[in-house]
Amino acid sequence: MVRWLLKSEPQVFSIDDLAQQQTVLWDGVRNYQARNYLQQMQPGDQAWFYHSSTTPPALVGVCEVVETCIPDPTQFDMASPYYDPKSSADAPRWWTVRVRFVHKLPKSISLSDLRSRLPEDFVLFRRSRLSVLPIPLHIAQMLEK
DNA sequence: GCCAACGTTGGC
DNA sequence: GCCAACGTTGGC
Repeated sequence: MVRWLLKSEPQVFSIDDLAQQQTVLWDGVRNYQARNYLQQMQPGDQAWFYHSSTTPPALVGVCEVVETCIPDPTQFDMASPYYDPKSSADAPRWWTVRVRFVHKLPKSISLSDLRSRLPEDFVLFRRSRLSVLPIPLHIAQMLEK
């Protein structure tokens, strides 16, 4: 089964917010490659939750994809910063998923820890701006040890 | 706050 | 289709 990594700035939405809300729509993604990964997700897939733009940036928890192929409602909402005038209800441009909190890591794994434990070609290091990314199984297994 | 990386936009 | 300008991300 594929594993994913979802980034969020904790000052905007943190793992504790997810723990409190339990289930959230992962809306607001406006990058085509990230969108394509969201479209590939399947119910039951696990995703690591990553805190970005904080000190230290770190993997902090695990969540689970519970619902897929959802048109991101914010693209139709003129009041939303994620409103996209080029999208329409007939042809939504942005799709997303719903995720459920699974658990916080007993000890978060900082980016520097990740750098020391994982191959330097791991996609998080190479494509640092991508907010949704796949984690190859062999990498996931290294993290689970 | 700085800046490198890099995605997007728009003129041509 | 190219590419310069510009905006955003995110680590430091």
